[in-house]
Parts: sequence; structure tokens; C-alpha cells
Amino acid sequence: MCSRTSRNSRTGRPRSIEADTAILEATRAALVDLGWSKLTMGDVAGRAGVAKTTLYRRWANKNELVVDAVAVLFDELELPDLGSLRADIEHVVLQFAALLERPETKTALMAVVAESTRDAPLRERIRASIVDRQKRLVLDGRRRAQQRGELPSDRDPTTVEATDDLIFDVIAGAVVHRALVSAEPVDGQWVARLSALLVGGLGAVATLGE
Amino acid sequence: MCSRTSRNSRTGRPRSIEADTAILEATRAALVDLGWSKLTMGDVAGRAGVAKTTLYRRWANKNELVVDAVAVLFDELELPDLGSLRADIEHVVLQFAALLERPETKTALMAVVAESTRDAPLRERIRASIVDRQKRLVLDGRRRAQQRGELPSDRDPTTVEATDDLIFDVIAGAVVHRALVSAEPVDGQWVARLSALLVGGLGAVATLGE
DNA sequence: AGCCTTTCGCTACAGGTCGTAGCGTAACTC
DNA sequence: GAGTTACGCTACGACCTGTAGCGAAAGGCT
Repeated sequence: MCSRTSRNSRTGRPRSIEADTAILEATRAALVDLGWSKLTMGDVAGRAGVAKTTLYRRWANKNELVVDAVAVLFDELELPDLGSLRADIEHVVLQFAALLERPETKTALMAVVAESTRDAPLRERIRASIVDRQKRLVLDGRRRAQQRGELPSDRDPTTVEATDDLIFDVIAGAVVHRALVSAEPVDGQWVARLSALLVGGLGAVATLGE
Repeated sequence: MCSRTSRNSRTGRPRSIEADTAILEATRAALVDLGWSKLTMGDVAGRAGVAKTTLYRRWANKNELVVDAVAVLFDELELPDLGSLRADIEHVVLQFAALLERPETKTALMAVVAESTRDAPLRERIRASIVDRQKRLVLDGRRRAQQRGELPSDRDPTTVEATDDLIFDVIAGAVVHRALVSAEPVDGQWVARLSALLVGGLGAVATLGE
């Protein structure tokens, strides 16, 4: 989860687990207080009651530390079966939006993604600990909708995968763009429009008034 | 466009226009070579053949400089009438994706958006010089589709505005997420699926195979 | 022409951050 | 106890930020 140099050796003094959690907690607190750009390794070390060198023994740089600190928040995401595709979509979107509204994730997520465009290991770390965790929700939602008969069953497996990827990018991208770029609230009304668009297309959402 | 302290006084030595363009060009070059995080004001000044103090006289910090440097690239976006809603969507999405594939924008866009979550003036600058420029394309596209009869005409004006906002967030968000988060190519096949989803909904895209 | 105003390039600087090295000590295994 | 690894601490060079002060350049105005 954390260190890249964890050469799980059975000898020597073991790494403090408490230090791990304290550092990640301190990182989130620093994100809230200072934001991404003004967060420094020294500050996090001070908050966590840990030497700065200890941070560098576990994380190579600020980016990887912040990814791990934020990633655990995505564990909360769940997809209870609410009985219909639209209800499932709206619920998970609201959950995701609530996560994005938190000041820790708000300032950190885009920053690390920006860094990942020039840092392949960081991109992989984000994918494994954040993106894939969200993507599972799409797979589950589609499977349920097919079982209910709301969506046609699978044909070509490659088509299915491409469609899942598309839906994921559309939903996650729309929420992120709404929350961080447009900087408008992701409320029930907006989510209702989004799910109407996804299920019925542009024609459906345009006549949503009546 | 650039300086916040441009007290357009008619007296004194005028600011060099060439310096402006040289600085913005140097900024884009530095973004390509170094990426967002390693770009420094001193480096840009050196590339532009300009003193570092000249940069600070025109832009308060790195964020605002990069926004202006990248914003001009979004002037290229156009929306020729291709005869159908789907064709219009696919064309503008491919254009937008090509812009995001460029290394300058790839590394800079997400970074400045991340900064803007804690910097209201920067957010406004981004909105005015980048976001609104894209949004106009959505308005034009919808108007044309209505004239063609592909979409129902307007009823409640507030509903119309909310729908435009939604469509914009969905399209722009999906492309950004695909290109930067999923890090997968935005090619003709993906765009075709996206436009099918937008026009016909989830059911339509699932049966796109035949 | 001469004066005034503003920008320019240059140098220097204080303040802060990064990431590492070296040290003595603490904790755990065999 | 011996060996091994993590820890806290201090110090450090390298780098970037953003500002200040200087003399010179480039315009407008009378």
C-alpha cells in the first residue's frame, strides 16, 4: 500500500503502523488547511509527529503520498441495489459527488492526475487505488440492469468492455467536470437530469420538464 | 488579456507586445519540455529572452501565466454545420480531444483547474478564457439541432439553460476523463459510441454492434 | 529639444522547500 | 547477545519564489 522499498524482511525493527496512519491522516488535514500547492512534506511530518526523513523512507514524493492519503476515502463507495438502473445511477453519482465536495479530494484529485500525465508509475498508482475502485461500480450496475431486463444482454465481449469504459468515463467525467470545472453543485436535480440523459438520450432530457 | 496592473495610461514607455507573445510561446515550450510541475518562472524568462521581473510585472504567478498561455489554443475550436446532431457532436469532440492530446494542454489544464479550487480569481480567469469558449459550441449545436427538428423546441428557459449546462459537463467531462484519467485514446470508434449514447441513451449504445 | 512617466534588463537578496547524508538510538529476529 | 532495520534529529546544498533597487530605454506632452 505505501512504501515502494518495503522489502518485507523479517529481521530488523519493523515499520510503525501507527506512523503510517498518522501520516496519511496528517496529509488529509494539511490538504484541508493548506490545499495541494502549499502542502509541504515538512508540514505533514510535523502534524504527524514524525521526522521528515520517515516520510521519504516510505513515499518517494508528495504525489504518491497524497494519492495514498486520498485513496482510502474511496473505500466508502458502495452500490446498493435500489431496484432500477436510474435509481442506482443517481445514488452512486451522489455518493461520488459528496466525495468530490470534500476539501481534501477537491484540491488533490485533479492535481495528482495532472502530475500523472508525465509520471507513468504515478498514473498506475492512481488507476489501481482510485480509478479501478470506481469502475467496479459501473460493472455491477450494468450487470444488474441486464438481469432486470433494462438493458439488452451481452453479445460481443469486446463491445461490452468498450461500453463499460465509455459509461465510466461519461459518468465520472461529468461529475468531476460539474464539481471542479463548472464549480456548480451536484444536487438531486442535476443528477436526475444526468440519469435521464444516460437512460433515454438527449430527446428524453429535453422533455423532462413535464 | 494579460496583466492585472495594466493601468492603461497613455504616458510612459509602452509594454512590449512582442514580449507578451514571446513569453506565452516560451511558456508553452516549457510546458512541453518540463511539464507543469517543473516549469519555473526563471526558465520561461530565459526562453523568452526577457528578465524575470518582466514576467512578474504582467502575471502575478505561474497559474495565471499558464492559463493565458494555454487559452489561446482554444481559439481553434470551431463548429461547422455538418448536417446532423451526431456529426456535429463527433466533430467537436474530436477537435477537443486533439487539443487535450497536445503535451502543453495535457499537463497544464488539470493543474490549473486543481489550483482554481482554492483560488477564486484564477477560477474566474479559467472560466472566462477557456470554459466559456467551449460552452458556446454546445449552445450553437443545440440550436441547430432544434432547427433541424432533431430536438424538441424550448419551453421553460431555465430548463433549457440547465440542460445546456448538463450537456456541456457530460461531453467535456467525458473527453477529459477518457484522455487524462483513463489515459486511453479518443478515437473515432469511441466518439461514435459517445454520440450514440448522447442521442439515444444506454439502450442505443448497447446495441451499436449491429 | 527637454521633461515626465513607465517599462526594461540586470543584480542581489531573504525566505522557503526539496531531498539527502550522517549520526546515535530504539525495536525486533534468530 | 549479535545482527538488522527503522527512527528522530540535525545539517546541508541546491533550487525556486517574489521583491527591491539601480541605470538605461522608449514613449507622450509642451
